[in-house]
Amino acid sequence: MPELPEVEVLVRHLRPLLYGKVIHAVHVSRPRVLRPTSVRTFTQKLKKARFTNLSRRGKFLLFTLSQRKGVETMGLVGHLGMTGRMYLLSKPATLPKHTAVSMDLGDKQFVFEDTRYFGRLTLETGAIERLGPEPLSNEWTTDIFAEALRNSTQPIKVKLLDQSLVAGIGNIYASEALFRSGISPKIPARRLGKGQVLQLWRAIREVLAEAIDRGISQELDYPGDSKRLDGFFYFGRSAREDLPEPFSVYGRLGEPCLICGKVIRRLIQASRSTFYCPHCQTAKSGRR
DNA sequence: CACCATGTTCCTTG
DNA sequence: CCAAGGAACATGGT
Repeated sequence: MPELPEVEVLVRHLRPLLYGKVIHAVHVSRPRVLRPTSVRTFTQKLKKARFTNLSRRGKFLLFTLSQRKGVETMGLVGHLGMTGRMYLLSKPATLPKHTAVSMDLGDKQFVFEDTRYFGRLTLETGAIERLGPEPLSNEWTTDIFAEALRNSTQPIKVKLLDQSLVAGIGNIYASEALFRSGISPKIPARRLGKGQVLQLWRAIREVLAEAIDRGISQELDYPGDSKRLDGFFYFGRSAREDLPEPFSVYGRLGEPCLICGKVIRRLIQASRSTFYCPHCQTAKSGRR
């Protein structure tokens, strides 16, 4: 589920639901997701704490809680990894097989489910500090983007996945933004011309903003247990036949390019798939 | 059995 | 010190 848009939509969904709720009990069935926090510390700190806010930074969720007695504030950091979900269930609830952590909130049960357990829910907040700027904020300018690409010999696609460069782009939206800006994923980052940097900067913002809009305008199945919605959480092709295809190139290997009709290709970069149109996305560098 | 999967972190190499 | 590449983590779908 999780790149910046998916996390943003989830945060907007959960924030009002969690606001003011008190944690009565904590159950950790997979201590690995707390890393490096211990189960004992985690449980002891969260028990009787109250949710006061929820925000997003890159692909991370940032929960704010107030301690049981007093005004002290505590940060709890969440990450969905590749397969994580977070949602509330009405009690009494049957927890899914891959529940990593659950919390008793009185009338509701908070569930962090994660099939592959790559996700996290932790009191350790260090990861947040290593993140680059938010791509949808005014802090992230074309100049900052250009400067960050200037000295890198890595292919631009690989560079976009670097969370210290700009936070929140993942494998799907990296391919989508490069397609939209007509740039080959193989070009070394420092070879991008001024015009290409500007187009890519704009494409990243558009692609992310549009995905958020899609997410908030669709009915979603957060726990993935609704027959009617077919488990549809966010993207995932063919999950819903009634919805239009959300991606131009991602996952479209062998299908025709929506612009020129040539076949979409896949290439492996840094052990991950990149999808692109060989005709629309030129390998040529622009003017610098 | 093969290959694929929305991510991050750690280790090695240069 | 840094950049870059690869493995590890873990479970499932096709």
